[in-house]
Amino acid sequence: MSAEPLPRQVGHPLPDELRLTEVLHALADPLRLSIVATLADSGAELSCSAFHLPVTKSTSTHHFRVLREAGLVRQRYEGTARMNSLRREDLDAVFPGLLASVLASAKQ
Amino acid sequence: MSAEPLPRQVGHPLPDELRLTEVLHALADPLRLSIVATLADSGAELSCSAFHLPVTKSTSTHHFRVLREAGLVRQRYEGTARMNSLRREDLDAVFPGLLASVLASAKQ
DNA sequence: TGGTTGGTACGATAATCAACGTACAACGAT
DNA sequence: ATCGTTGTACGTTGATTATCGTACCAACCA
Repeated sequence: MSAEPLPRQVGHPLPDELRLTEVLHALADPLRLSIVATLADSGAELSCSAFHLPVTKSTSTHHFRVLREAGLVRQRYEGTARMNSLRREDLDAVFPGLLASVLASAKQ
Repeated sequence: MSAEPLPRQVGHPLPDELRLTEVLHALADPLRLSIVATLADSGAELSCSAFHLPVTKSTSTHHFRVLREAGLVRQRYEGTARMNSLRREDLDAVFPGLLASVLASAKQ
């Protein structure tokens, strides 16, 4: 018997916990790279379902978790939806210029 | 900047064949990232054995092949040694700023 | 000629990973 | 209360990967 309902929340790495190889690995997947590029283009929070990814829901959950655990995206709940946003400031602070060059390279 | 064609006999991708996700995947391994960083620091050709990697020869061969097939390093034979050099110009032309930001991020 | 050096080829193994389906949970609306 | 929406948890499968050992090859040297 649980006393109180635990708030739904997930672990985000702090800026000083970001690992370059983990970030690169997260970006080294076409689907995840497209997610990051879409977030960067929109500049806003987007729900997982807003991406219309060509995979099932469970696979989508997997990819968003990889991105979150690498520190690339921030996630928070809004109703039933999970809103995703790019951690651009944190990434720019720790890995200056990295995100910009990756996004520029992905654009062509 | 000679227009000399790359030696194709060992399977080097041409500049327009470079794939961003493949490059990121090649860099998303600590050992391979250290190889690239060492090559960038030295600015010269280095034999495989010059890196003193904490893996066996066959594993070393594997990692250098991944780097070559992703287009990150150029390899040529010199006697029994295989000399490796960074394809910095090619990478900068196709993915401007990418290598620089990765190397800068890897340095700290 | 034979040994040493530097690297490759091949095969094996254990780990990781992307993808799926099913079941379920949280929330909002009916 | 039930239903639809949205996403998670769990277990599985097939592919890829990092690692190794052994055997081998090609070039140089004594």
